[in-house]
Amino acid sequence: MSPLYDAASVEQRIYTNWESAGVFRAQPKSPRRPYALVIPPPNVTGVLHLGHAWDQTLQDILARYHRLRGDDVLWLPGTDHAGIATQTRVERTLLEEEGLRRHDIGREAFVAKVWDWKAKYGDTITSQIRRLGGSVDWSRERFTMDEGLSKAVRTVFVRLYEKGLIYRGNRIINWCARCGTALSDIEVEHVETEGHLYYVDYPTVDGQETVTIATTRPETMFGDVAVAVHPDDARYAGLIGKSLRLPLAHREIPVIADEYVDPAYGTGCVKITPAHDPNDFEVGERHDLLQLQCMNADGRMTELAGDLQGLDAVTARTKTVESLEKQGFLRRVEKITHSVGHCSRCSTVVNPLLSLQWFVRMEELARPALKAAEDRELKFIPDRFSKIFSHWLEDVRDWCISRQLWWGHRIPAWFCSDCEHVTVSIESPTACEHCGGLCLSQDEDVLDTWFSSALWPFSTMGWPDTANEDFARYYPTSVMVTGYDILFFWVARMVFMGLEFTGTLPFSDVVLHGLIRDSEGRKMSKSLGNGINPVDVIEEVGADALRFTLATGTAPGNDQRYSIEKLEGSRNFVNKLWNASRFVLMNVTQRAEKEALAVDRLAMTDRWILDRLQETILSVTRLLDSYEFGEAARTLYDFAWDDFCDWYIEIAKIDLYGTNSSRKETVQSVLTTVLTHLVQLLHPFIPFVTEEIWSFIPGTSGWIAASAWPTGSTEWRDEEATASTRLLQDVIRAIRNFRSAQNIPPSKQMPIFVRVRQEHLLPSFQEGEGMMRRLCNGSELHIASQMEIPDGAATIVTEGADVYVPLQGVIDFAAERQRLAEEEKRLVEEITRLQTKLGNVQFVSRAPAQVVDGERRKLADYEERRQAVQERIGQLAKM
RNA sequence: GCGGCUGUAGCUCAGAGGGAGAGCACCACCUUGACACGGUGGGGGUCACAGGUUCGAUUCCUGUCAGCCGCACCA
Repeated sequence: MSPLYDAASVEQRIYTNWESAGVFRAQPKSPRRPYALVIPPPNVTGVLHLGHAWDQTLQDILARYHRLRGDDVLWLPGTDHAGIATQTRVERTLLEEEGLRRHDIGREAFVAKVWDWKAKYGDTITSQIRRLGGSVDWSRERFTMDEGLSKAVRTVFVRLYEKGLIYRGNRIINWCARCGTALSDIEVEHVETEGHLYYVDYPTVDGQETVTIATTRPETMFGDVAVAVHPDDARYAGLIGKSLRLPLAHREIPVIADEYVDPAYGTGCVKITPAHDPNDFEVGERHDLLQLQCMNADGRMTELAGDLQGLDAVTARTKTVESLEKQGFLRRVEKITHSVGHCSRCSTVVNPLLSLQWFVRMEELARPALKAAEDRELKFIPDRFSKIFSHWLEDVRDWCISRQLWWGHRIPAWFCSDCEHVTVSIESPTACEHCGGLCLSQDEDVLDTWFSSALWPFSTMGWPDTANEDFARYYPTSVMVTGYDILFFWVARMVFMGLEFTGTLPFSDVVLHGLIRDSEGRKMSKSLGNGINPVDVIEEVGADALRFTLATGTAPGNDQRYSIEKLEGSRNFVNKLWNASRFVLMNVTQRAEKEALAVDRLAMTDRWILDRLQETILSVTRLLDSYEFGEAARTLYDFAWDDFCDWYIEIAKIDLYGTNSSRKETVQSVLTTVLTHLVQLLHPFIPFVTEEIWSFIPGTSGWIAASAWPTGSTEWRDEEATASTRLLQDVIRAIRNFRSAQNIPPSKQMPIFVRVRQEHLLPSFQEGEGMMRRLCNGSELHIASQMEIPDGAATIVTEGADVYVPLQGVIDFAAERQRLAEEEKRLVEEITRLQTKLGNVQFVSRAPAQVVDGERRKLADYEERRQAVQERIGQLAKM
């Protein structure tokens, strides 16, 4: 074993071995309790970033923890076809490399190219998951466009259609001209943008009056079909029902009254363009207005725009404004900031567009999901996300699921050219179900990627075949771990789809974590160029260090910042553990003997470290059961570094290098026991180094990954040993502090006299003699409850004892008197505070007895100490 | 407009109804037979502000300020 742990030489070998040994394979036939989780599938042609690494780490902690707990764990991996993202990438490459657009080569050839692309880059993700140490069951890897999952998608589509929960309709959708497809509402990001409010005059037909409307998108006026005012707006009461002449377009449009209009905004007159605005669309429906489309799906003006036909929206706006101004219709222009929808994928401004699309009717599907959240059958960790979840579902609009793409699940609907009937079917129909006609053509569009992701927890397990072994055993899953940024996109949709199609929630617990930010707190993104590939980090410090950083940085639902410093801290911790293990293994050559751990053979400090271990086991177990990853990791860090390395190992050296072979054997056993349990407790967090250490520990066999989670022993609880050890630690720290303050070099030995103030503590202090001698570099140690204070000694008063360090010529008695006087002052302050508190009848009668007792003990201790200090001051005064 | 998060040491962040913690950074000392990716000791905080509840609030409640996020609307 090398003094520097070399992750690079260990990790890949271990992962390969785990995989070939089948350690991560689920065992559906096993009698053990199933524990299942499905991975949030990353984009198959993408690259994992640190956010994914965090997500994976948390899941792997749960998977490994439950495997150790004895559960039959299924952690199912896989990837998503990511419609728009993948198609866009392949399109870009096609253009760059061959100068072709997808329409040049046709649908079939293009889709074939995407599959090639997937084959080429699809294993980037899986190799990253391996490098991270993800204990997934590769034999069950899935892809959203696998045949089985595609069948699930078609089944769901057909059933929802038959139930009337999917419909095709002409509605306003969000159109991204760059992606060339419709988007759902949540794929639109609203960004505060500088813009203009144009005030335009619309004259009445009789030329008598003029109505001024305000608009931010003047180019849409070619699609105007009315101007609306509020029915109670006195200013315009006389206009309602009259006709206006639409400038530039030479059409007549009516003035109508509708409550939608806010009389206080703009002029109180709104142009109504049902084909290009969702609100106007609704007004149009209410008033039975035409839907005139002045802009096409390609983002260009239609023939309605006259001369402007064929122009894009931006140019059309400029020209429209110019014409209005030239012809005297433009009254004024006002600068405003307003929020404008942008495509969340490519940031292009999206246009509301009237379009024939497929929709999922949300109201009925949302209801049971809302109930599950309200009843807390669906639990969010942290809980505050329940409210956010419910709030969103409460007034969610119908979900536009059709996308004008080629890469994805093609919509299973066929149009008959004879009777125009739509046949919706799981299998491709050969004839129209209505008229039997043979001229069928399938809908060109594909489904929103999230439509298939929504089915992921059950489509991956064989559904709709509910008799499938995996589905029967592992569904519903146990927990979903993902980022809060896809709460609506994904979690909500899995919940309502799961409820609708399987009758149960797909998981009862949803653990939501935050986003990874860079060291300056900025979101990591491609455009900022601050994204990080976890594999690069792993090459540098190892997967364990990365995982431990991400785990300790986890606070429920909160974001975390990534920094090199944190990473180094984790690397150092891994190295510390490695070296502590080296130390133990260098000093223990044999398997730990059970007899050596018999309670009556244990010394105080042995009992102390076992008590601490037991407490750590219980805490970490409780914390992991409640998904408190960060606290669990920090608890282990503290135990390993402080208690085990800084104290126990140092104390153990006394007996390891000593002559008492029975003591030596016991200490070896304790060291081995603590180390063994420690690496098991740490294994979910840092699987590689713990597996490597495990292989060296005498008496272990098999994989640590397949071992049993420690439960410790109730016999290890020992409050007394712990209390005594703490007193000794206090004394040792006080002596070291004194040494340092007096500039006495650590190498200089010095005699130490310890007067134990309470008789009953004497045995503990006597037992701690060796420990004090070693850790304070004492030359000789005198421990008694009564003793003459040696000449020329400094006095250190600690909780259990007074310590005298006789150092003739070194101690400056004036300084010593002053130091003690300060100590007395501090003690008196404490005593006064506690006396006041304990003198308060309300406190004594109302505070819990335990608290009151604690304060009384503190007071007694301080008084004892003050007395000791005073005595010593008195003696020094006489000298 | 509605909802949420955050505000604690120089920095990054935990935490919890009973006189505040860690890591890093900083200062001093240490080649002690696991580790300098180490050890020992130290300095450093009105726990954003103001009220309230309580015997007791930094923790719970209300409000204010500051930073951030989500949702809705925006002619």
